Amino acid sequence: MGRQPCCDKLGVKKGPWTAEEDKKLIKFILTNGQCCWRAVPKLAGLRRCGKSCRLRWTNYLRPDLKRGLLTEAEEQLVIDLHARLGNRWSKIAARLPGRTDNEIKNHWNTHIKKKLLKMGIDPVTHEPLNKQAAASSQDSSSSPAEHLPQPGNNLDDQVKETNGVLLNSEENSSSSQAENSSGDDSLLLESICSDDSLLNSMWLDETPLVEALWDTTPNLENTNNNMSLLPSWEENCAWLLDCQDFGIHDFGFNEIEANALQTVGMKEEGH
DNA sequence: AACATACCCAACCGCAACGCC
DNA sequence: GGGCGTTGCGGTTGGGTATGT
Repeated sequence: MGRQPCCDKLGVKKGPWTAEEDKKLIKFILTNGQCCWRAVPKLAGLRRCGKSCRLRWTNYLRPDLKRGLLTEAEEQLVIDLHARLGNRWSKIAARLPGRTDNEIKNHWNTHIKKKLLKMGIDPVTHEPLNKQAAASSQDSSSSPAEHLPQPGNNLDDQVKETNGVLLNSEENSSSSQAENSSGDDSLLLESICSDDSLLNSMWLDETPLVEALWDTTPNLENTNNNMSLLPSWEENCAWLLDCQDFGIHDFGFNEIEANALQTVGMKEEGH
């Protein structure tokens, strides 16, 4: 019944990655590109399953990842996107350059969920809790999933309502901007939320919002960060694949490699 | 200082989707 | 069209760290 787990082989290591393993993986990906994850551990000399390698790379080692907590604007964007997309973390992450689905999922479960509950908003339906209680007393058969906005199902109304709740919330009106939240981020969020075509494209899976983000605000972080000059990973994952044809150093990726390896180094020092 | 509890997040698991033959 | 292998995704867990008593 079902497929065999990929990690059931003897000798396959599990648990936290060591700096040495990180280095091996980074070096392998940067020289060979992302190909057939199943073969990566063998070729890279790692005693890990391919799945674990992929996860480690996409969630932690990728050179284009942002670090640190989500900014206020990013958080607001996540809330807004969640109201429309539900728990589709990968889709949400695709709209936030440098953020992973895992990171967003974790942040949602540990921070945003509580924040919304504190604000009296149901984190699942994005409806005010008291309103929902009243509604559920009228119709006890409706499930939370049914409250989620669906494409073509009065989306406009739900979007307006959701925005109303979120943008006029106590949290937003009374609290000042977080220290690390830039005005650019706020403008970005505003433009995204007010741009119907962008929102529609999310449902239709057309042009990723990431592209728009990178186009309109090419640098959400400080301008000294070289990585901000890179295209988004989802958009241009081929840049690494191309490396194997031309050699990564031809593209000046020494900096990237150094950056990635520096990440490992920082981790080594920190732990 | 020692212990308990809460919190955070990296990593794992299992299923679904996809692509190839 | 069905079988099989690979990758992607979302839910969950467990260990480390921070905070409270």
